[in-house]
Amino acid sequence: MKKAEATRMTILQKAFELIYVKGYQATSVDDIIATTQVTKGAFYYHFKTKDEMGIAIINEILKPTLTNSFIQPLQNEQNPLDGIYNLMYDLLMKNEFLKVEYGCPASNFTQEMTPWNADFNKVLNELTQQWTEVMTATIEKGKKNGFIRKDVNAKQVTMFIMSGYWGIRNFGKLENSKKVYLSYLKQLKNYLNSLK
Amino acid sequence: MKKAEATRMTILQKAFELIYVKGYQATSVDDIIATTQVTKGAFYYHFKTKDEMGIAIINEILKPTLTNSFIQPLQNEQNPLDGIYNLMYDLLMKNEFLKVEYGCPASNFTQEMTPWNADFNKVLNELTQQWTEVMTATIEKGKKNGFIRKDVNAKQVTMFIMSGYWGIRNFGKLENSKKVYLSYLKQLKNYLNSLK
DNA sequence: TTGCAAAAGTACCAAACAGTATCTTTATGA
DNA sequence: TCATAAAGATACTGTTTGGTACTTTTGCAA
Repeated sequence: MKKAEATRMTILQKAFELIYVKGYQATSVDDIIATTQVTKGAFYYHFKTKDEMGIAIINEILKPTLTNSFIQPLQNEQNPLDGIYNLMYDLLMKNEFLKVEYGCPASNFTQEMTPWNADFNKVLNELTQQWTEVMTATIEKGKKNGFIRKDVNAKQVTMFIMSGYWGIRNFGKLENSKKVYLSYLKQLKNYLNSLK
Repeated sequence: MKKAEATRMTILQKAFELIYVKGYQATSVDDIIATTQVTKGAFYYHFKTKDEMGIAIINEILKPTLTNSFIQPLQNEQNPLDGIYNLMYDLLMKNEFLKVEYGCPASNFTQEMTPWNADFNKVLNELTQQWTEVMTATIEKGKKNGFIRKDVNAKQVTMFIMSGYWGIRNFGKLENSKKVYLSYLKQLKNYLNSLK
């Protein structure tokens, strides 16, 4: 039961990489088995359909990864405004798992799958929910600790920041340059300061 | 020479609608000719390839439409901050051409095509450039007229606002509700006020 | 009216697609 | 060690894909 689990993870890992680069629909099962060196029999032993694998990627690759890169950094810092800024800075400028030319995996999945696939919509919603809740909680904590004005609406601010993040990731794809990230970060800092 | 131009436009119009809903790659040429009632011979008489049609959609449908909905409203208003806010409000809440569940066509195209298709990248860049330049110019004018602080970086602000717009369009797809738009608009107003 | 190119219609192709049927190998628990 | 189920390999299927070859109809200038 050890090797089987390994091949399953290989499929998810490699398939994720292909999908991150080319998109879900443009990545065929044949592509995946070609780059993983896993045969079709093995693939369809582990996953009933391509979509089941897609859902598994979100649940087993994206969710844990996001938990590490998004949620933990936020919970560590005491000043939530610094925490949010540093998180964004690290995500955009330092993270080597995410490439500027390929955007944000969660955002890509959302844009591609959401309007016509209810299963994907559901898990992507859970994924986003997770992130939203933690950032909202961070802001609320900041209000109590005096770092943020009391009249600030935490949910609204969270949506605003996350939107900017998804959007600038898309602009990064278009320009294929991290320059646009710097513009976003500068203005994010201004915006965050206005919440003090 | 009149009827031919009409069928060409029918193809572009209907194909755009399909692509806006399903995405470019998920929309097949057979889909397009089925819904347009145009035969394959006619389709490939007007367009050498599917991609040539895709580029034509951006140039002949998206560009003129965006010129009307984005650029003109900005140039009319005298206070640029009001102009930008009203523009965003109209785009998100009133525009009946854009549907919350399908996001922003330009953003969708960018996310889907940009990393691996240089031709699409080029025209999408031009499209975005057009919008960026006008908004930047609006802000610069606002600085001269005293509506906006002199130390504000117009390009940065433009990128920040556009990112938020693209991002919130994506969140709208995910939640399938205009509620998230209201959060964005509220915080956009706060942000814009911080530029005074 | 007729000649001829523009425009549209029809039938087909090879490649790629997701998925299946069937067989063989590998691992593991009794 | 050996029976059995888990895991993987191979070859195939029916369908859809973008595109082509060829034919037919339409519109317009002379």
